[in-house]
Amino acid sequence: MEEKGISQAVISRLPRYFRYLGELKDEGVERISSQELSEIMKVTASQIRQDFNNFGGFGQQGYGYNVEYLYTEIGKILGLDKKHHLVLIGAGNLGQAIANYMNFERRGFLISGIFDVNAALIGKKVRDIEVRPMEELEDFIREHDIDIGVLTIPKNAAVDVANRLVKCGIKAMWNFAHVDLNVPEDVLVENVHLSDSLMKLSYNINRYETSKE
Amino acid sequence: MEEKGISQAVISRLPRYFRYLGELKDEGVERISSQELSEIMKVTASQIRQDFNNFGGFGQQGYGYNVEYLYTEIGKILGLDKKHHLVLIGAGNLGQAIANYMNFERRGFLISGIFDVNAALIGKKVRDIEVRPMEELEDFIREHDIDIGVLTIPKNAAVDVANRLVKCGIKAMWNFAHVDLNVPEDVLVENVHLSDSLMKLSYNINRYETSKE
DNA sequence: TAGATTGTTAATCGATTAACAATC
DNA sequence: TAGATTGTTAATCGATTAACAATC
Repeated sequence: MEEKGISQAVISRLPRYFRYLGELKDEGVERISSQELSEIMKVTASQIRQDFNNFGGFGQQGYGYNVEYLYTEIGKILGLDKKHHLVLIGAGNLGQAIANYMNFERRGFLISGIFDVNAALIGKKVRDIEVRPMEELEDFIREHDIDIGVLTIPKNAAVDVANRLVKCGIKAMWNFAHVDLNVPEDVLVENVHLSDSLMKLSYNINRYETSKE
Repeated sequence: MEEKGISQAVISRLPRYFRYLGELKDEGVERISSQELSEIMKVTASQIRQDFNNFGGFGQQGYGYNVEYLYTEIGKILGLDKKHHLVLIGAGNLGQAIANYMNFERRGFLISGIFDVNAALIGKKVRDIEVRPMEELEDFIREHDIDIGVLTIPKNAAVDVANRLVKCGIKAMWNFAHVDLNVPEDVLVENVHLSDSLMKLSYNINRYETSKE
């Protein structure tokens, strides 16, 4: 599996391929051509072939792609064959929504610990995981071999917690706070800025309405 | 404000500009040059000027940009000067997280109604808004001039609800379900696929680790 | 073998960056 | 006016699409 310098544009499309291939697999589809897949997914067949070829040849001329094989390989590329251990920081609604979302677990994303500043929440259980006080964060991370810190807390808190996470050596964060976290370049941050998403929708609503006039 | 054929790449950057300009404004900064802003935001000054010029000239040669004015104008472009009325479908953790997130309200996104299939939730209040049964959805939307449907429900339900929303004339959806909704082309869908985001992070963790070896 | 479809190169398109003349 | 910085054109870079030879 030779991979280097794959653009983020390609990476962003992989989970969507993975999703569609999973569905096709469940429907019992054995093989698919880039042409057929392109019709289902509404992208060009050319793009599909280019994307897959970034990672080596998964198909066979004259046949197409084997759905199950392709599904598995894309899963591997995405690292879904490995387990990831997460800590969730912020046990509010959003944090609980994520903790309760079973499918992440199925993909190897296991929540090891949940933390919150709110004393009222400490000791409470979310999906069988006890909420811990923030003071225990560093020790817990070191002891449990944590990969990913999930930040479901307000932005000021997120900046502080991100610094703490960096100090105890965390290598990846999934950030739901509406700030850009300032971290060393070897620390990965994947942002989910919900308000940005909503604003984009708002822009497009406006655009559509004014263009009709 | 002459706008046409603005690429989604540009639109995607607007909320981030808006966020930074809001912070600068709060800090009392009056003017800023594309050069200064580029250093803070870690993008090129050239891109900033190009982006703003898609919407006409907001700056002044030799001076730069007036922070407050630019902030207001970008807000208008994003449609944040107008009110939007939303219905939330799915009163689970994720739905509640969104309902409780005050800042959306500040930006003109007002939740008018909350719906759920779960009989146990009906009548319960989330942020002073009563949860209603799904049967009332269509009437409610027609009576309350709803802009946006927010789907915080599992994927099978989302497909059905999206069809119902289309039928009663909704023009925009904010979709948190892990499906691509199939809607007429004049209906806007903004997707938040959390699992896609997490998979991207997973890919990059893997990449980083294997590249070290 | 003939037909189908990939893998891959080449052409096109769009987005980003650089450069600089216009102008405050 | 001189200096600064935009608005805008031109150059570069990267991503997408088209085309086709390789090959199953």
